[in-house]
Amino acid sequence: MILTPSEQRTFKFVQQYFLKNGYAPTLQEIAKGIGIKSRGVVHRYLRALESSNLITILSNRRRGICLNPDADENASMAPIIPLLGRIAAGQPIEAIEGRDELNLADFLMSSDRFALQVTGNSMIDAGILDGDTVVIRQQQTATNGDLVVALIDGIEATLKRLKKLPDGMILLMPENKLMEPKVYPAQRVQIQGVVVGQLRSYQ
Amino acid sequence: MILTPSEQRTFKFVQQYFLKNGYAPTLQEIAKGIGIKSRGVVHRYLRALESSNLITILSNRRRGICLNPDADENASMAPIIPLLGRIAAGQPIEAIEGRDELNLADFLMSSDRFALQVTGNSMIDAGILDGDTVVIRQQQTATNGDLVVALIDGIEATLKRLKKLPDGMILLMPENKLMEPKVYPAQRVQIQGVVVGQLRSYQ
DNA sequence: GTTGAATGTTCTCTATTTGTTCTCTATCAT
DNA sequence: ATGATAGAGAACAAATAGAGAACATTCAAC
Repeated sequence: MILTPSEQRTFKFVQQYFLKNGYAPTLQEIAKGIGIKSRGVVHRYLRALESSNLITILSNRRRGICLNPDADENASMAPIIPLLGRIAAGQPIEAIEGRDELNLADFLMSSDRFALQVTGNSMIDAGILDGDTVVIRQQQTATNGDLVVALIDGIEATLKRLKKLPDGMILLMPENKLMEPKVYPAQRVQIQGVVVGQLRSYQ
Repeated sequence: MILTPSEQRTFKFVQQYFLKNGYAPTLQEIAKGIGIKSRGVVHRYLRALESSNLITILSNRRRGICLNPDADENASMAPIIPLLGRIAAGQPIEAIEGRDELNLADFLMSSDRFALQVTGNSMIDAGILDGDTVVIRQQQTATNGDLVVALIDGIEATLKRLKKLPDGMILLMPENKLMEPKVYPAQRVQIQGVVVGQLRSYQ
């Protein structure tokens, strides 16, 4: 079952409202939130969401909408997750103007990208931990300050921050206070790509 | 069956629209997208695509176009990037047995997930930096040690590590040596979800 | 309890969009 | 010429979004 645009808007609003307030919205609030006036219409959308197993409606209960945990996978095949807002310690969650979804295709997928799993702690101060996955855009050159995948002597691979020294040497800096940067002549270092994204799974 | 150039353009547009929005385009949107004006013509192209088994048309349904799963062109639509291996300082890149691609759908996408952008440095020791995006699975309960989004007094939202104390109190710990954990009575704290993923873009 | 306003539920109705099927032209390569 | 491909656009039927009325239920204040 595929959702119509209005149904998706409705679902997104309910999710967001729930996150912000800790309870479900009324039909009138939903109507206002998605820009229509009729509670009856909202109710119709909610029933469509219920039959798609996204929510459960408690009959006649005020604010009686429950979000279903882990509904069908088929809800949407687009690599999109709703971006509900910005969270900062001690503040209410704040909506982000003009951006309400995160499209993974935009920032991760493209034919010149690939992923690498990182082991070790050499980039820990840059927030890249052991086990994280980094997304690399393939390219032979990089600018100062980029995080790069570099191949040294054609064998050793490493993930470091790049610094080109004025004398033509190349400095590869780990982001870990406990480790030392190393300097190489340019011809020993081959840039394989630069880090454009990073992801981590907590499961 | 071979596709004419216009049919290919149509198919590509539908694929991309689907990827971006999670639902199919209308004939008018397709027409505009491929640079023509007639819905009738679009319909003709769609029927050609259907008889090539690339799509399925649900009669008279608005946005009733389904992409057929097994058409191999569709493979490129899945949110997959090649996973080349494991990188460790000072080692050649090592392939990971049995895994050569990273499917974002697996760990990020499901109807009960949403994203939040993090501001502030309270989770910096957990490798979550200012500006990162975290993916949350919506749920009301969490286990000790989970990273959770918690709503305090129904207003304040915060991202912290959860610890349930034996006396029924709840401890919310920031991952930052410079900040202090706080303790709340259970009824003031409402769990909104747990962090299941994290991503960062370096662009 | 009783009451009344707010809320959920079920309808009917309407205007608009959309899908569908036509016919008609135009271009182009063989 | 003759198909094959492109496109415009008219005409009709169906689906949909939305409004709103009417009734039922809940909930909080009294």
